[in-house]
Amino acid sequence: MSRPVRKKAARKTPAERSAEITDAARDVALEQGLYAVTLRSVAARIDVAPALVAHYEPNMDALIASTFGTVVATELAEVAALLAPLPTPRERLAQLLDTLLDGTRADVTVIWVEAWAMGRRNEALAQRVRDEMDDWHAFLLGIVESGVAAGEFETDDAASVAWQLLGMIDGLNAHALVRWADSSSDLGDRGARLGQAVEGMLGIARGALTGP
Amino acid sequence: MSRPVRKKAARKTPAERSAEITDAARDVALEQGLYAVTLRSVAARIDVAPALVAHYEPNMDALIASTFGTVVATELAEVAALLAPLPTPRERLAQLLDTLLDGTRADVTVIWVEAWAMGRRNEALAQRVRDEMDDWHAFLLGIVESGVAAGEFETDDAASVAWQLLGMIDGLNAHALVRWADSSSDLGDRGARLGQAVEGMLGIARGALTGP
DNA sequence: TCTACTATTGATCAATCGATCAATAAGTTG
DNA sequence: CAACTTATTGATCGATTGATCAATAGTAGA
Repeated sequence: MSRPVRKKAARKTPAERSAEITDAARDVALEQGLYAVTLRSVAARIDVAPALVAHYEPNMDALIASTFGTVVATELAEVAALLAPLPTPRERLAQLLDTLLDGTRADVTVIWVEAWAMGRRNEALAQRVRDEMDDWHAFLLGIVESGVAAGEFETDDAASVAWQLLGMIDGLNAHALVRWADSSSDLGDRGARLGQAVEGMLGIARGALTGP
Repeated sequence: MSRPVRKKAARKTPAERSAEITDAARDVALEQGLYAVTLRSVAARIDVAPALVAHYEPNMDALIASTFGTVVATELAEVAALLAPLPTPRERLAQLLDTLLDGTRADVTVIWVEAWAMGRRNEALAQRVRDEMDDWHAFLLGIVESGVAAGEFETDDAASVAWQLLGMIDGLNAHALVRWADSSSDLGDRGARLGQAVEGMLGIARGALTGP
């Protein structure tokens, strides 16, 4: 005979409560994926009535879209911060591949994959996905172009190369999502192997990226 | 006042009806994705009561898993048949990249992406996904190894290269899913650009794959 | 202290989903 | 033609989902 333990949620500032809901949605997404971000799951996580979440958000499609956006934007900011101190484009690129393919961010990968699927039925989300992809592309493009300018890389179409890089990274991560426990896919070696492909794309000598 | 037009479905052989259901599920998946494969959508497509579909399938998770399997296995068979007549591994690889990246199979790409996401909540599907990935990997591995044997390719880890190839293809296709109307991603050029990366991975001279 | 505002809730709806089961009717067999 | 098998159905259940709305109860300002 256990009744719901919640009596009544403490009254908070709209700004506070809104942030709380946003954070809860992000946590649910990171832990269980975008499909688990529901009116009730978000409400339960902050011990509040489902109607309150609905009160603060225009609709669930919007909350899911914004949740995707903040998670992915945060990821990009983290990676950018990680690469910033590195002196050369070559080192930044090597570090980028390393950190994105080490399996540490599987929770974010799930969100990407789910977003590609969900985007077909959630236009707000689809738009956010395109926006975040553009941001990531711009980031990669910056690295590639600075490398070309420094004479480290060689390509006649940096923008296209940047898209290819992004596609490779996402594809390999999506695969790892399903086969993470598989030794034959050689998780530890993914970065190095992709490095060889990238060396090919950028006209770098073999090992220049994966080596020291 | 339009009542349902269906009076009573013609009685059919279990084998016939079962095949009909299987086909309907496949069609729904190709047209609207795996998430649209529901008891009712499949039943409606062949003008039959939802309970009949439930009668023929153990449960929807199983039907979705087997639907994924047949769609993807068919795709592999088609591609294999397309490459079979080509004389050299280099030509087969070039053709493979070409046909898989020309945007013709977006419907199958949707199914792949949805399967990666759904697999986390549908163990039967997850197993099928791994199986089909293994089949694709084996297929690519065959091409790579024959190329190495013929002296056209050069690598010390063909299995790993095959996984990388698969990951790249899937990632680029997933991206195209969201940005199909985008000219900046240069759909037509995807194959050629990936070709350069692959040339790098396999130690082929630039242009040997993308050229004539 | 009293009043106005509004954050919060419970109740409730309509959709959609997978699943079960007794009843019906179409064939098949003897 | 009668008896039997079984393909097919309608009805229905329980879960989930997003969403709405009148009622309630903190809180700030007059």
